[in-house]
Amino acid sequence: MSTWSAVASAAPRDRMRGERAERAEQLDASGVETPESPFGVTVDVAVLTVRHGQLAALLVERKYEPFRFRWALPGGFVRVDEELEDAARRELAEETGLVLGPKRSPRGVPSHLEQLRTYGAPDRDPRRRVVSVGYLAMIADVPRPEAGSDAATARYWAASDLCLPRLGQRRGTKLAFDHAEILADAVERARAKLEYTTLATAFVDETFTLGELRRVYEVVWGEELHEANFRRKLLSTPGFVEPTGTTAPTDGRPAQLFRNGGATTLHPPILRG
Amino acid sequence: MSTWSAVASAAPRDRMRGERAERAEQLDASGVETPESPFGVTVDVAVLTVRHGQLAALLVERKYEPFRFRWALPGGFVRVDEELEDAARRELAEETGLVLGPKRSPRGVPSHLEQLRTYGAPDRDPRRRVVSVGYLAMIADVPRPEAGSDAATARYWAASDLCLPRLGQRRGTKLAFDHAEILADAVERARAKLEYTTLATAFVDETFTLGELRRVYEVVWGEELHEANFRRKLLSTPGFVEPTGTTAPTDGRPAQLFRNGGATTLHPPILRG
DNA sequence: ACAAAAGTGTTTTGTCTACACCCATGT
DNA sequence: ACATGGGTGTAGACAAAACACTTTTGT
Repeated sequence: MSTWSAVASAAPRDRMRGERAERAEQLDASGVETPESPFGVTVDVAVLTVRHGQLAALLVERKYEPFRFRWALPGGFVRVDEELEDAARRELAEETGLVLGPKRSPRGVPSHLEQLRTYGAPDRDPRRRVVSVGYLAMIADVPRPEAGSDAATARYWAASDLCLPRLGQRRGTKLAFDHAEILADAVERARAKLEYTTLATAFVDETFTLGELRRVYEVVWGEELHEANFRRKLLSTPGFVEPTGTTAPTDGRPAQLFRNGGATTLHPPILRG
Repeated sequence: MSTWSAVASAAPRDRMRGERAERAEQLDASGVETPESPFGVTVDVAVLTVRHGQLAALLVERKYEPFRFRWALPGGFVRVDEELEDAARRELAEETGLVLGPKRSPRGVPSHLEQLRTYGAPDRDPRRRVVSVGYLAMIADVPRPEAGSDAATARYWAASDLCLPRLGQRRGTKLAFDHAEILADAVERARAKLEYTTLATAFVDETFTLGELRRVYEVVWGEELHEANFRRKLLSTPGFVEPTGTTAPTDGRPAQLFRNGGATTLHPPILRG
């Protein structure tokens, strides 16, 4: 088949690669001294939340070149003995003061962190080769810490104000590096995950009304949902939500409060238009 | 809220980090001389195909320590000026002779390559810190090149013979490094993607019968599908498959041949049990 | 009384499932 | 003739969408 077509010509060429390639192969898949070494490895965290009826992302203003004064995702270098996810949590805390809950608490704290994908275009940093592991965090809209924080330059931006590029495109905006692309991927991932997981609950408080949860879906997806059917769908999905027995006041009739049930994935998913 | 709880104590501590941290911050998100530099960056490719009625993965036998004589995913170091995906294609071609088709041909060659996720546990390589970007390739079951290839040690393994770990687990098998974990993630991703994309066509030839496509689903998911309903579902999904007008002989009545339509994602998805 | 949002009932509409059956070929 | 897989028809189960309506609060 065509997939194998280049084999005949590739094999002889490979054999002529010479000694340098031979030596690199001995060290393959993690050699000690290779010419391919001078990589920087960073993490960048796209923190999404729902604020004031809009999907929003947490950004920090850069203090130094390149992209000085431009807005960027919180992130930075991974330490040599550090797990990637730990690096993401640490950088997020250092640059924004935001400390995410533990990895997996029994009932699920209203915060979620997952790996998005890795961005490694050779020219994504103007100075040297840096490969960045992108992370997506979804958190409830909790008030920012007022004072005493070292994260004075961190703030939320409405996703719609950032002119994010379409999927797969590189062309940026006001954001530093390729962070607009990362953020666009994060938004797309979040949209998709609401369909087949219970992660919408990461965007609300530990207890919440079904109205609040529905508004999360509406804001993230940008479309209205039928209230009555949404309610039925959620209540009929085992483990999605669990009543607390308490109620919360609203502009109308008080609403029952729920918390996250044990479920994480949805079979079948909730479908959007 | 609790998510912000550690802020009050974290802020003063951060201020006491001293000059070293300050300097690292100046170089943040891609500094030139940091102590965090000595990372290796590799790619590892999990090539999946359907052979002899089984889901199979393409592995290579390691020639050198560590994990000498153990089976591993094809992969290796990313070059300094190389795109990650290009590195994946190059290493795959070098180590197995398999040359994947172009990124996006109009009708879609029967091969698919996508980033899986990045594996960066500090101890995943016994020698030094190596971060590996995992890739998933899905290809049709084309015959291996016979001779003249430098990939004498490459062969397919049935996924069921590899004792892959459950999702999220680290514990390995006969495979080198954490490659069993990567492969398990690859299989899980492939299973999921058959539900909401047209990627099943990546596992078959450029033209195929609906029976062949159905057997792909059955093998990957490990469950039987109702033939008649499968047919209706596919034909009613616009752009999934497109008749070629030709037929292929079978053990019974000859079957119509189809090719991939333009569609890539499925709304609504095909659901498995 | 009215607005506003929560919550329930019911009808309609479509889609998934299962079973029955016909079609076209090789032996 | 019959085995084998391709392909079509159709009735029932089930879930989603749409509409109407009741409930409980604040003003």
